[in-house]
Formats: sequence, C-alpha cells, structure tokens
Amino acid sequence: MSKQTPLPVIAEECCAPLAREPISKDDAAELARILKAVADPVRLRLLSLIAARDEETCVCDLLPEFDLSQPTISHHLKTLREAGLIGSERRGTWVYSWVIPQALDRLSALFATSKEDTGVR
Amino acid sequence: MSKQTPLPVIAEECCAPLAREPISKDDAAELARILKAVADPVRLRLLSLIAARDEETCVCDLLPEFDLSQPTISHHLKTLREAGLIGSERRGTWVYSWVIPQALDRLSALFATSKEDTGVR
DNA sequence: GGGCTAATTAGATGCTCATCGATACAAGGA
DNA sequence: TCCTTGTATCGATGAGCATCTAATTAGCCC
Repeated sequence: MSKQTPLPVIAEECCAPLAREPISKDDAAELARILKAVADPVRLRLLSLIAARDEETCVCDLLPEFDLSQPTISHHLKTLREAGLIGSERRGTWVYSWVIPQALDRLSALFATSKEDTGVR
Repeated sequence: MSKQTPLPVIAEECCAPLAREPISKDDAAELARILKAVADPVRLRLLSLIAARDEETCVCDLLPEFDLSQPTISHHLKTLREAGLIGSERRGTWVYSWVIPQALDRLSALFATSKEDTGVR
C-alpha cells in the first residue's frame, strides 16, 4: 500500500499520568482509542513480537505465529499502525514493521503512580 | 453489596515488558482482559478521578461527573474492579473506591521500553 | 507482458459490549 | 415498621469489532 506509515496517527503528546489529575473528556477519548488497539490478545502478541526484536520485522515472519488468516493479521497491524504504535514500510515484495518507542513510553508514563514518575509535588 | 472487593481479580504478577520478549498466548489473553478495562473513555475518566485523589472516592461523587445513568457507572466500576484495578467497599449507605497502585504500575512496566525498565542486559 | 507471491481491501457474519429503564437490595432515619 | 436514598442486578437493544472468504493491488522475475 502507498500510505502505510503516514496514516492518521494519534498518540502524540497526550497525556499526564492518570493519577496526577483527572483526565479530560477529550484526552480520555483519544487514549481509549489507543488503548483499544492494545486491548486485544492478538495485537498484544503482534506488538510484543515486533518490539522484542532489535530490527524491523517482516510481516511474513509474523503470520506463522498465529492460527489466523492473513487478512486478519493485516487488519490487526493496520489497527496498531493507526494507533501510532507501530510504523511499517513496504520494501519490494515485503512489508516491514517496527515499534514506535515513544508511543509505548507514553502509555507507560500514563499508568505510572510513583511521585517521581507522575511529576507530583 | 457483599463481595465488592473479593471479586475475581487478575492483574497479579503478569508480565514481562512487551519489548523484552514475545509475550505468551496466555499472558496476552490475561493482559488483554485488563487492558480492555481501561480501553474505554468512561472507565479511563473514572480511574483517573479515583486515582487523582489521595483518599478513597465516594461513588456518589463520581456520578455527577458523567452524563450517564447510575447503572451504567456502576457497571463500569464493576469492570474496573474485576480487572483488579480498583477496590471498593460499602460503608453505611455509600460505597467508596480506591485504586490499586500495583495494578497500574504493572501496566506501566508492561509498556516500558528503556533498557533499565525492561530489564534488558 | 505474464505469472507468481505478499499484502490490502471489500463485504458478510456472529459475538461482545456500552447503554438504558425497571427492578431489587442495602442501610439509615422517622 | 415504613420511607428514602444510594447502589447493584436484570433484560433488552443497538453499535462496534474480530474473523472469514473473495477479490484487488503491489512488486518481483522469467
């Protein structure tokens, strides 16, 4: 496909840790969309498989890990991409994917509860 | 209600950071269940409202924050409780809720990508 | 170009879930 | 004991989504 990486993409600067202050309605909606992307066993495994490698991962290497049709995997990857959690690029016949560490780190910070992490007083 | 806190509860010791090694099928399923609980705008706001306070939060104080029926809020709180993210207890007429910091910290650790946080060499 | 493989898109289906109104339960006070 | 207020459960409904098969697009090689 042509616009695999340049998709919508959210997960930009949002947000302060949940425990710091009540999150806004808008932030909650945006975060929920990102979290929905990871709230699925298949996508969690996909994300982990991709993240656990140092280099990019060929989609063709992901397929045999699942008892699912290829279109289904493609659909899940698209969901992860639209959530801004992974990037991907076609090179020749194959498509390669990689995680976007900043996106994961943002989620990590979101759930942090310790004073230092949340930036509380 | 009688068994508000002692509900199922998952989110125990699970799991290693996604980026450390490919997550197992079982872990993915368990994590997805927890993440589904936070992958909703209303529950995210509920969680944040409860977490942002130092003391327990009365459910009666949460209701006016939403344009939703009382049963709906009650249902969302139950979902958060069953995911092990909050605890709650009835005291007299009112029910009070609090976050379980360990559960949030586990999610935080799950998404961490930096070497130190993920425990990578 | 023709054919092959990898991946995406389209359309259909069945299940999960967010929400509601109505009802039941819990607990305190008159 | 009865009424009132706060919360939970029930049953129904409509929207969203995970999955499939079939068809289409992208790019390589002969």
